Amino acid sequence: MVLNSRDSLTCQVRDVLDRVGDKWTLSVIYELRDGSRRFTDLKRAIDGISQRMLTVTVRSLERDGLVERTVYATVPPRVDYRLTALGQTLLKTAWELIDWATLHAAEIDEARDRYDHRPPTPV
Amino acid sequence: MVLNSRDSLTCQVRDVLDRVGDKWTLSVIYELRDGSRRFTDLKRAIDGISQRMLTVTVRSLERDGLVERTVYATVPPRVDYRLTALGQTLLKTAWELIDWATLHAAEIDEARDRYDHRPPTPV
DNA sequence: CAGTATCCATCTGGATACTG
DNA sequence: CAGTATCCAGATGGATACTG
Repeated sequence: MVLNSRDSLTCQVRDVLDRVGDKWTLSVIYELRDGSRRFTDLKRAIDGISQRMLTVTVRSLERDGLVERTVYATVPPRVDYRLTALGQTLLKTAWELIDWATLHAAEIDEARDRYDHRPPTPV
Repeated sequence: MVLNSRDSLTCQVRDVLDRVGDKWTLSVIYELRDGSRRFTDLKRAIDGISQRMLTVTVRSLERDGLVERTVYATVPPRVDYRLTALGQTLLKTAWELIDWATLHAAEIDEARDRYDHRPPTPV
């Protein structure tokens, strides 16, 4: 999405939507819904995520103030992540969109089938 | 976002979020908020979009049943796009997220500034 | 355990030229 | 006017190896 003045939207909105739209952000936020979790715990919970991408994703979320990172000076090291109050409001809002997607997934699939089975050039 | 059984989400949700998260979809849907518009009209309204990406975006939206495309057999050709009922519900839902982004943009900016100006390794 | 560093394949999308 | 076709640069993210 691009945001110009005629859209009555700002560039910052583009930033936020890029974040929410990326491959792993919502999964991470979702997994933190009930409280804090450790790095490896998150990695196990999110199917298919690489160590690199989990690091990249939680760092971005931390930078944006959506997730708080707590390091314990133990051996072996322990790092906990949890949602900030702001992160919790994002989870709540994004969930509306996930609900929409879930509710209309079948309808969209049917539309795609119809589109893909249309005659090549009707007229 | 990746969606496995433990996430209680389906793969179809990933599809939908990929669509909403892409660069132009929400801009196009937003520009169709008040009714039908022509191809070139949309292109002018959406700052920075290329002809190719407008075509790609409206085709995908049409395929998903979110936008309806009407071709008039005139010379020069005229093609109108408008939101379907389904597309209108998506606009409404996505708008909540845009509201969130707008509301918290400043807060996120401040968090980023704090993060970027932290001492390198506090210990 | 919780990372970082590096390399690389794929995907996205921009620029440009052409057309019914 | 409303596309399509082609090419290509940059971003995204996966695999792997290494480390405090």
